[in-house]
Amino acid sequence: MEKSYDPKQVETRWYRVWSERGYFTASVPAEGRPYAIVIPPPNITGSLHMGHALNNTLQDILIRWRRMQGMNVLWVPGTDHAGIATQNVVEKQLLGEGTSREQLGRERFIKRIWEWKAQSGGTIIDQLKRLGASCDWSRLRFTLDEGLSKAVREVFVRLYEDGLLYRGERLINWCPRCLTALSDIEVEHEDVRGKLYHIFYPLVDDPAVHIVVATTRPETMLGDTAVAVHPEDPRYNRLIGRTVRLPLTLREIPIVGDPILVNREFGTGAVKITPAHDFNDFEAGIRHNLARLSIFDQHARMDPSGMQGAQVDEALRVRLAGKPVHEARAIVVEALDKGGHLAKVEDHAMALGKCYRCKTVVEPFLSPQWFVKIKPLAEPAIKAVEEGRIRLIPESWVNNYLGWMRDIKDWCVSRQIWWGHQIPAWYCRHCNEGAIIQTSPKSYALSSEAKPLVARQAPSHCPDCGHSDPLIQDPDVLDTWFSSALWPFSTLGWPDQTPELARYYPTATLVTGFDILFFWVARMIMMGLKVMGEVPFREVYIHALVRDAEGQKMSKSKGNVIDPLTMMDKYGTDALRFTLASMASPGRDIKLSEERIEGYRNFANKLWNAARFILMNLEGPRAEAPVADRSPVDQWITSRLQKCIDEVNHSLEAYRFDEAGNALYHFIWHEYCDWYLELAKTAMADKDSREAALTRTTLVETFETMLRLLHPFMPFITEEIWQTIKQEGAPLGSAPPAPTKREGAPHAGGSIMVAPYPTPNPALIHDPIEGEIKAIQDLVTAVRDLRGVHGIPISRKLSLSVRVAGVEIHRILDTHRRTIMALAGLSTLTVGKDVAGPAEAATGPILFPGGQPGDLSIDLAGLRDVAKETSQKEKRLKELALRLEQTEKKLSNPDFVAKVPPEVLAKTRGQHQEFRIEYDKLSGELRRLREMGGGAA
RNA sequence: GGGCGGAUAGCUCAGUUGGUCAGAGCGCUGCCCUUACAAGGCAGAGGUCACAGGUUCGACCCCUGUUCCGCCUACCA
Repeated sequence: MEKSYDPKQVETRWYRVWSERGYFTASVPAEGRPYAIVIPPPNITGSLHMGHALNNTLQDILIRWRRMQGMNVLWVPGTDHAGIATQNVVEKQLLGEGTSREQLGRERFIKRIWEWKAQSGGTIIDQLKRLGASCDWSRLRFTLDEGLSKAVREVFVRLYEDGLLYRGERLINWCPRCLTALSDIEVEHEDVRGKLYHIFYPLVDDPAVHIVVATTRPETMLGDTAVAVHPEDPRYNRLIGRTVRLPLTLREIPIVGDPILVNREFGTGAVKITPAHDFNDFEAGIRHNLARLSIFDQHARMDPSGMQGAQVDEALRVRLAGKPVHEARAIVVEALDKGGHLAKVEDHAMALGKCYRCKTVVEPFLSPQWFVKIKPLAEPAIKAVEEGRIRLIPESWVNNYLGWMRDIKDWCVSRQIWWGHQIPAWYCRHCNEGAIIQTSPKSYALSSEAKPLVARQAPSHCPDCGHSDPLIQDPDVLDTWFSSALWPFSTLGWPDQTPELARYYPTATLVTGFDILFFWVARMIMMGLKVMGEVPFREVYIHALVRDAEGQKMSKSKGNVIDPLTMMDKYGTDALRFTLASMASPGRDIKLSEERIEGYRNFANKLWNAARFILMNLEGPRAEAPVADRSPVDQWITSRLQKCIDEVNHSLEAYRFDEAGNALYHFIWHEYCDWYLELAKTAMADKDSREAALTRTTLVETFETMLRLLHPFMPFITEEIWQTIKQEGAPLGSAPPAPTKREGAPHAGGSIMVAPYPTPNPALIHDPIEGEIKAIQDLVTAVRDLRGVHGIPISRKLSLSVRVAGVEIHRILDTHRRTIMALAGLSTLTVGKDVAGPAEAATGPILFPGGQPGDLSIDLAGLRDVAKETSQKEKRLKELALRLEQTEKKLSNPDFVAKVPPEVLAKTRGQHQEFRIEYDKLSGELRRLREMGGGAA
C-alpha cells in the first residue's frame, strides 16, 4: 500500500465494479422491507453544484445504510426537462448561430432541444456517478419521456374531469423576456427604491374640484377604469358615484367605494383602479364590473391598439407607441407635469417582481391561461402533515408549510413556451370560429372564449359538430413542476399498475432543499394524495443551502463558487461527502470552506494509514476467544465501538448526519488510532504471545466493523481497504451478528456495499473497563503534560513514582505497567502506598473509578537531569551574549560599516541575526528549566 | 407589514427534555521526523455563551424586551 491515500484510481475502479455486479439494481421480489427514495431530478441543463452534491450525498448515505441493513432498497434517478431553463439555454445557442426559435419553428426547435439533450443531458448523471451515488440507473427517468408524458396526460384529464382544472382569462405574472406566464412562486421579489406619484383627477362636472390619487406606476394610469375611495372616508365618500376625467385621455371614469382595496391611511386615501395591470385592481374590477384595458403588449411595451382602446390622447399615443415600461413612465410623468396634473412625487420603498429564471421584471398581464383549482387539493395535503402521515424534518418547517398551504392560490399551469408537455386540449375550428386566431401558417392563438376538448389522445373528430377536420391542439405547455409533482409515482410506472408501484409506493424518504418545498414537495403531496389516494413519502428531510465561507449564496457572478468536481479531484470524493454530511446540521445553512474538506481528506488518509499499520502487524499467530476473555484493552475498544455503532445508527435514524459523522470521526481518529493502536503496539510487542494473537484478532475485528460503519459516508476508501485486507489473506475476524440475512438478495456478498451494517451488541459494553482505561489515559496524559510544560522530549526517559491509596487502583496500574511506561516514556515506574514523592510535582487530580483526589502523586525523578542541562545551557548563553555584543559593536562602528566590503558586512549582519535568534530561544528554555528546577532538585 | 431562523473560542459551528460539558474542527503556541500516518504525534492557550430584565435552589438552554444579521412571505396603490 502506498504511504498516502490516492482517491483517483480507487474511485472509478470501484464504481465500475459495483455497477457491473448489479449492486445498484433493485429487485422487486427480493426480501426485506422496501425502502425507496426518488431523487429530486436535477435539470438537464445543470452541472453538479454543491447543492446537488449535498443533496445526493445525504440520499446515498441513507440508501447505502438501508441497503446494508438488508432492506429492499430502490433509489430512482432521473432528470427534469426544466421547461423555461432549457428553452433559454438552447435559444441562446440559436442566437449565437444567428437564428431563433421563431425562425426554426416549433417542431424543429423541439427536435433541436432533444438533440441538445442527447449530447449534454447526461453530464449531470455522470457527475452523480462520480459522487458515488448508488442509484438504480436501470430505472433512469426523464420528466419528458414517454411513460411520464402518459402520466401527465392522464392526471391532466382526471383533474379536468373532476372540475379541478379550468381555462380562463386572468391577470397572471408574465415574463416579457421568456414570453410566458409564471406561477406566483416563480416570481422573486426584490426591494427597490421607487417613487409615489400624486396625480390630480378633476371632477367632470366641476373641474375646479379634483381628487388626488397616489400611484407607484403612473404609466398604467392610461388604463384606469375607475378611482376608488374608502366608503367611510369623510373626505371622499360624498364623491362616490360621480366621475372624474382621466388626464391624458378622452375618458371619464367613475369614483367607486371599495373598503377592501383602499387603505385610508396610505397615500392620499384615493387609489386608481387599473384592472388589466394590477392584481388588486383586477379583483376590484370584478367587484365593480369594470372594463379591463390592456395598454401593454406581451413584451411589456406600450401597445398602440391598446392605447387606442383606452382613448389615449393622440399625440401622446404616438410618442408612447412601442416604448418599454420605464421609458413610458418618464413620458407619462412629463406629460402629466406639463398638463399640471402632477401634484407631487415622493420616495417610496417597494418590491419589484422578477422572473426566477431570467431576472427580468415581471409584468401583470391579462391573458387566457389554465389553472388548477388548488384548495380541494391542498386540504388533504394539509391534513396529511397535521396528522403526521408525512413527517417534515426538521419540524420547524411544518408551520411554514401549513401557512403556505392554507393561503394557497390557484396554480397557473400553462406556459407559453414550446419545450414541455403540450396541454392535452384540442379545439374544433368550426365550433370556435373567431376564438382561434391564426398568427402564422402553423401557429394559432386562442382567445379566452375558445372551448377546449380535453382528452388523453388527439380526438379524430369534434364530438359537438361531428366535423372530422383535424382539431387544433392548445399551443401552451405545462409548468415544469406539473410533471415533477407526479414524480414519486410516475417514475414507478403509473398509470400502469406495476409491481414497482405496489412494492415501493409510498416511498420512504424525500431528501430535498427548502428552496423547492413549495415548488415541488407541496405539489407532490397534493398530487400523490389526489391521484394515488396515498401520501407520496412518509418523511421529508429538508436540508439547508450550501453557501460560501462568508455565508453568501454561491453564484458564478460573485465568483465564490466552490465546485464539487474540483474538490473531488483535489481531495477525493469521500472527503467531500464526509464534509457535507458532517456539516449538515438541521436548520442551518452550510458555510463551506475548502479547509474543511482538506481536514476530512486528512481523515481519509488517517484511516488509510491505520490500514497499513494493521497489514504490517498481521504476521504472527491469531487466536479466537470471546471478547470477555481478552485483555482489558481489547474489551475497552470493543465496548467503545458498540457505543459508536449505537450512536451512528441512532443519529441516522434521526437524520443527524452531522452527529453520525462526528461520532465516526472521533471514534476512528481519537480512540481507535490515537489510543487503541498505541496500546496494541505494546500488547503485540511479543509477537508470538497469546496476548498478541488475541490483540490481532481484536485489531482487525474492530477495524473491519469500523469500515462497514463508515461505508455509507466514505464508500470508496472503505471498499478499497476492505478488499485489500481480504486480499492480504487476513480473515476479517468473526463478523458481528448480521441484522438481516442477505438471502434472496439479487447479489451475493463480496463487497462492503452489501455487507451487513453493524448493530450494537449491548453485552459487549463494559463500563468498568472503560473507566479503567480512562484512568490509564489520564495518567499518561498527566505525564505528557508535564513533559510539555517543561519541554522534555519523549526520547528522554523519565522515572515515575505513583502513590496510591486504593487497592483497586494499585491493581490497575500494575496490570498496565508496561503500557503506561511505553506511552509515557518511562524508564521506571514505582507504584505503592508509601512511595515517596513531593506532592507539588503532581498534576491535577486524576480520578479513578471510586477513587479520591490525592490518591495519586507523581514524582518525575528524571527532572533531576534538568540541573545538568541548565548549567550547560547557561554556559552556552554566556558565550552567545559575548559574541552578540561583539558583532553589535562592529555594526555600530561607522568606520567598519563604511570601509569593509559589502559581502563581509552582510555576513556579519547575518551572524548577528543568528546569534540573536539562538540567544532568545535559549534564554526561553532556560527560564522554563529554572522554573521546574526547584521542584525536582 | 407579517413569519421563521441565527447571535457560543480568532474562524466555521455542535450543545440532546434547564443541574461534570462550556465542546469539536480549522487556525494559533510549544515540543517531537517515537519503524501506520509531518495530510502526522504529544501537549497548551483562547469564551461575562449578543445586550437588559425575569422565572428557578440553579439558565447557553425557559419567559419578556432591545440591538444586529440572514431568509421566507405580503396587494398597502
